[in-house]
Amino acid sequence: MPDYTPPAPKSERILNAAEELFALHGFDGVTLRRIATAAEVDVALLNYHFGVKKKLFEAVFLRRAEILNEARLNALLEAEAGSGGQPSLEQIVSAFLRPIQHFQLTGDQGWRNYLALVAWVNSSSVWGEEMMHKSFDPLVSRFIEALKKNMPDADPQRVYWAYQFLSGALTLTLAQTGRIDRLSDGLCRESDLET
Amino acid sequence: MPDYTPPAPKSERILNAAEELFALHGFDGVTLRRIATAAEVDVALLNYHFGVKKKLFEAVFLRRAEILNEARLNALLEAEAGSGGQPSLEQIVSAFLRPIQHFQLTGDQGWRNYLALVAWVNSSSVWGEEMMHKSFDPLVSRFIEALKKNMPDADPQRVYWAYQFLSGALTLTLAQTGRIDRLSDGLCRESDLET
DNA sequence: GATAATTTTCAACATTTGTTGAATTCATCA
DNA sequence: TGATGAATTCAACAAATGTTGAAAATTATC
Repeated sequence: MPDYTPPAPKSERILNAAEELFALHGFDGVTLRRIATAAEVDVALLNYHFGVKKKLFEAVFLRRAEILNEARLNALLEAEAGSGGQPSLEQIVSAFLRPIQHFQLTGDQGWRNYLALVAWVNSSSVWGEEMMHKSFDPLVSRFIEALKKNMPDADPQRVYWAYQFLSGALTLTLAQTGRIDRLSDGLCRESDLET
Repeated sequence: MPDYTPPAPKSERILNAAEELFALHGFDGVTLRRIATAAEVDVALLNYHFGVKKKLFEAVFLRRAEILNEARLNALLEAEAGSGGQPSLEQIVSAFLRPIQHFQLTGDQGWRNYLALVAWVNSSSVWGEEMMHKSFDPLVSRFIEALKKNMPDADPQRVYWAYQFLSGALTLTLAQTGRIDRLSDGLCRESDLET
C-alpha cells in the first residue's frame, strides 16, 4: 500500500487530547481516563510516556510555548534589524501580538485550545504562576527591555503595568470563553479580531 | 456574660473558607473535606446548608456579586444624577472601577479572595460563562448603554470590545497571581494599584 | 529468524471523592 | 418540663481517582 500516511503516534494524540481537555476544564477538572478515552489510548500509556499527571500537563504547556517564544523572538529581532536597533513602539507590540494572531488566523484548533489553556494557567494562582514564569517570562523580559529602550524617559514601573494590562486584555480575549458573543447578543464574535 | 460577640455562624464560616479555597484552586481543585477542615466544621454540614457542591460554589459567587452590583449601580446613578443624565466617559468608567478599588483598599481579605475567584470564573470556559452571565451581565449591559449614550457616534461593536479589554486587564490585575511582582523583580507590587 | 528493547495492554491497588441517612445535640416555645 | 423543629455529628456508601507492576504485543537490531 503506497503513499499511506501513518496515524499520529499515540504520544501526540495524548498531548492533543490533554491540551483540549485541560483548556476546557483546568488541571483538576480532567481525569486521566477522560484524556485516554479522548485519545483512544489506554490509561496506563499516559504514565508510561509522561509520568505523573503534573508532568503531562507541563509537557502540554511547554510544547507550544517554545514555538510561540521562538516566533515572537524572531519577530522582535526582525523589527530591530529593520530599524537599526530602534524599533518603534508599534513594531514592538506588533512583534508580540502578530505571532498569536497568525496562529489564530490559521484556524488551527490545537492553537485555539492552547491559547485558552494559557488563559487558564495565567489566572490560576497556585503553580500557574510557576509555569508562566518558567515558560514565558524570559522572553517577556526581553520585550520589556525593548520597551524601556524605546521610552527611556518612562517610569519603568509604568512599563510593567502597561504590559500587565495588555497581557490581561489579550489573555481574556484569546480565552474564547464566548463571553463577548453573549454579552453583545451576537453583535460581536470572538472569531474576528481586528487588531 | 455581657457584651459577648457570638462567633460567626457556621454557615458563614463555610462560605468564607470555600471562597478562599475556590479562589486559590478552582472548583475541581478543592474538596469538600478541605473546606470543612478550614472552616472547622463537619463535612456533612456543607450538604445540609448548601446542597451539592456546585450549589455551594454558586452561593459563594453570588454573595458578593450582589453587593458589588449594587455598589456599581449606585455609583452610576450618582454620576448620572450629578450630570443631568450625561455623565462623562471618565465618570462612567470610574463608577465601574471605584467600588472594586474601594473594596480592595479596605484590605478585606474576603474581598481579595473573591476578586481572585471572579478572575478564575471569568477564564473558565465551561459553566464559568454561565455564572458570569447570570451574575454580572445585567449590570454590565446597563453600563454599556451608558457608554453608547455617551458616544452616540461610536460603532457599538467597538464599545463591546472596549469593555472586553478593560475587563480583561482589570480581571488579571485583581487576580493577584503575583505575576507582576515576579516579572518586575519586585519593582512593582500588585498591592498598590494607582488608578 | 532469534534476541533485545520498546511500546501497549490488562488488571488491580489503596485513597479519595461527593453524598446520604440515621442518630444526636441544641434551641424554641407551649 | 416536655415536645417540636432545626442544627450538627457520626459512620458509612458506591463510585471514581492516580498510579503501578507484570504480562503481552510490537518494533528494532544483529
